[in-house]
Amino acid sequence: MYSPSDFPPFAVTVDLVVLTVRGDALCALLVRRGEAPYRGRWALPGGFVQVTESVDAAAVRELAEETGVSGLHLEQLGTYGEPRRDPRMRVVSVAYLALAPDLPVPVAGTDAAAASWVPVGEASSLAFDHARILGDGVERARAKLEYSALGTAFCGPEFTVAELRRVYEIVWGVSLDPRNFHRKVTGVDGLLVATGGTTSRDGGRPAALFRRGEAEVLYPPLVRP
Amino acid sequence: MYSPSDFPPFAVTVDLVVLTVRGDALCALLVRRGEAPYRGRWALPGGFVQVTESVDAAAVRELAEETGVSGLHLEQLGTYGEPRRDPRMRVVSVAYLALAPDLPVPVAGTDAAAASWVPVGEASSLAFDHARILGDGVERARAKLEYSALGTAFCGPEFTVAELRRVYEIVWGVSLDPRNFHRKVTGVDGLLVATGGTTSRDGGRPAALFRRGEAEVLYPPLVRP
DNA sequence: AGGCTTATCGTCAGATCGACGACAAGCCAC
DNA sequence: GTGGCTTGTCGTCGATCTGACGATAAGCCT
Repeated sequence: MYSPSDFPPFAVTVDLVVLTVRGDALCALLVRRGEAPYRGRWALPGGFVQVTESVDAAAVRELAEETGVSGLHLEQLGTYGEPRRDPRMRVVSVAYLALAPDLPVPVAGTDAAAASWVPVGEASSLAFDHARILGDGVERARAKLEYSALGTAFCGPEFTVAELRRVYEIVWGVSLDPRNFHRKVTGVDGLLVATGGTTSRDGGRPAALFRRGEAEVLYPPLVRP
Repeated sequence: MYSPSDFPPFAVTVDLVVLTVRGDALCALLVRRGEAPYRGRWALPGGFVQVTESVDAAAVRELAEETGVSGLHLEQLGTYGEPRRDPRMRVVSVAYLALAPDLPVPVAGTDAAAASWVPVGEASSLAFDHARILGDGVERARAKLEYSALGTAFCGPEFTVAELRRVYEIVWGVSLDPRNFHRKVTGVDGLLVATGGTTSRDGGRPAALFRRGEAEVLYPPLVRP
């Protein structure tokens, strides 16, 4: 057992589903492939896991290499291991989900020809099985907004209740009553911390500014209509 | 890129967290290791992924080989890829969760010295990082009972409301009001289908028998107290 | 028959939810 | 500056849901 001839050779990669809210759309960070196969196609950023690093660490490293950002919340989405998902060899890929505030346009990474934010509705015909992975990531993000405080990860360090509501509306694709949303979100204890400041960057009456609180779990949850 | 010398050699395995309710305890299916390292220790069942099969298929195959059962709901739990989790070589393991009804004592599998159901509270000092994987599996199972119909997977094909309640009580480690539980569980539409039969196997007034319904998601959910 | 068990239905007060009215507080056009 | 427009925040109301718990049903055992 466990001698090199006993197990088949696998390559292990990480793929990153990095989502943000830009304009009116939920967008994913995609890179355009510079090499065959699927040359010229959009793909999720990612890369090989090194021998010396954990799989989680590889995800953090690839995220930094391809987007230049760090400190985002990263969580495992799932592992994709169909035998033919990469036509060249057997690759098992661990997918991660990250939610980011609206970042400047990403720089093209080391391996990628170009990187950019693409609305998830327009992200079709991705390389490999990345369309499925992206779909799973979007669905996971939608579900997580219900019972976790991760919606605030889409916002900047200080944000208003309306900005948070816009995140929910865009990710879920619904419209929410501003008054009920305000009541519920300010009622969850530990979710929001008032900074004392206000802003009127969206016009109308100035809105109070908040920071994320300590809460990770929303109780009671915000349920999708 | 992608030539054999470009990527480090990984072995990919699957590990199975198979849970059941036996007697008064939530139990996990464990095997006693017959080989070094961790010889004699309890470990999760599992094994290598073959080149020709998907990772999911490997989980199904290993489950059948080690427990003799099939048809269980299997879901990915997570992937564990710390560099030193196996002292001999780099192994990335994809963990799966399965919930089973109270099965006959499992036969020892092909690779295992012995297999048996062990209460999760007594499952300490497992091989590798299996204690952590088991813990994650138990926590996932507890959470899934809240909003999915998977609690019925712990029961036989026909069961009473009280048997389902006992599952919830044992998995969550709490006691639930029989009357409120009955109201809620029979109120979720599509969860239970009355077979028309009754049983008095637990003494007292005969209880109505049910089968699982079509519902996968519980709405409204059953929240932990 | 009476007592024990468990199953199932009902009641009631408090919490929660969605729909929506009302008012606050800025900006802008005139 | 005043009236209108925008957006933010607080309140109200009826419907619904929840948890605590009483009451009854329907079997078994002695």
